[in-house]
Amino acid sequence: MSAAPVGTREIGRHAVRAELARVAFNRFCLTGFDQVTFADLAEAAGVSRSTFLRYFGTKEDVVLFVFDPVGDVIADALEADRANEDDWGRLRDALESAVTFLVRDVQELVTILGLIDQTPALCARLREKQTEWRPEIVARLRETASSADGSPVIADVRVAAALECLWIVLGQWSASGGQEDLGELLDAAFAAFSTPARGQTDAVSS
Amino acid sequence: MSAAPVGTREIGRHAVRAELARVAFNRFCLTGFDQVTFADLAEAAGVSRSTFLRYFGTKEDVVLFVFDPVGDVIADALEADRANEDDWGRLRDALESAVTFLVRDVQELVTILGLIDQTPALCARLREKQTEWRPEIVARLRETASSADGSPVIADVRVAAALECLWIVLGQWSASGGQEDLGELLDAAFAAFSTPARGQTDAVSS
DNA sequence: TCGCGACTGACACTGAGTATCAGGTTAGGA
DNA sequence: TCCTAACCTGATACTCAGTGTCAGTCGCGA
Repeated sequence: MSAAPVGTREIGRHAVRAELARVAFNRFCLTGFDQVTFADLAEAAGVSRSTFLRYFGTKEDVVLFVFDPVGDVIADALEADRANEDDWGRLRDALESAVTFLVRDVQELVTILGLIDQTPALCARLREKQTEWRPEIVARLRETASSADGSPVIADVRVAAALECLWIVLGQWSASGGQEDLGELLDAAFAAFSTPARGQTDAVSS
Repeated sequence: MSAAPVGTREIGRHAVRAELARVAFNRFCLTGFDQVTFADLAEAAGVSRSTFLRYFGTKEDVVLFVFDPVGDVIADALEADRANEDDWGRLRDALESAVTFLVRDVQELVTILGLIDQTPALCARLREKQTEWRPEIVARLRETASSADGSPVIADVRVAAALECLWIVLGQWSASGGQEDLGELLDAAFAAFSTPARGQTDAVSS
């Protein structure tokens, strides 16, 4: 999914990138994202500033490149779940795939999310990525036969809402230090769409 | 709401700011946001670069400062609509207040939204503002007595989802050149939350 | 008329991000 | 084994956003 490296050159590049990110990440956590410059990072990693810049287009990418595959993960999970006919159910399961992909090392992810949370520039860039994923995901959600249940925006809205759930849930989870169960948190969040909205009993208002 | 200017000094400052933004906006539309530098803007407006920078902290703010009051507009509308007990209904109406506030000059708003849409930096910054609004709005939504319908995240999720609707709807509206009716577009978007999600008949899946 | 506070332009500075270039290294075919 | 083309690196120079400082100016009330 993340363009599996093929060829020795690509493998090397991939490894260097990971190492640079590792070193940089420690610096960020130690000093704060904004206080660290590319010059610092390059020195800490033992390469020139030019080289560092060649591996990561922006400082944000040094932290956020791990999220790059998430869009495809969600889209693929949606693809593999055509059977399910309930939009919310499919989206919830796709998000579960996404968090499963992200949670390799609990402690590391918690730290990353913490860093992102307290760095506006990182939040912004991450949301930007999220927006880039949306069209692809919407297309997959629509692929199932019957999208005749109203206006075409509905898929857009549902995907956007689901992606918001992803960050809300990850925020909660990271605030708990990675203790809480992500599946349950997803269920709790998605309840916002299935629980009647107070006072709404049978007929839906609109 | 937008800190109504009081005192001659404040009035003057406000007026200058508006004028600078007007001049800059023309430049942006003409040449593209990224191609225009602060030096260009300052020259076009007949002030020094320093002065221009003093009125707008960042280039993004030159375009986006008009959206600053939206968060409060939504929060206030929610406040004034305590009677309604349906979360989605309240949010929909609050969003209607927001678009009403934004749509003073149709042509101008369409142009701004177009500029934002094709400038990643502007999208990112706008989403950042949106995130800043959320806590306040969530607090207002929760204020009504019975928030006992499940986990506390539900309000978060609903507000986030509603705000996504806002941009989706504005995007649609601006793509139609401001022709379509914003109220109807909002209804269509919110249908994503009330229409059964395909195959979901009576019992809600979770 | 004086003085205070705010506004302005000029200047210097840091740091992100882009572009170019020369020299070294490596992969992969002959 | 050798050769070449592609690639990687570090150095350097550049543009521009954004911050900070400073001295001169202007409006306004005392």
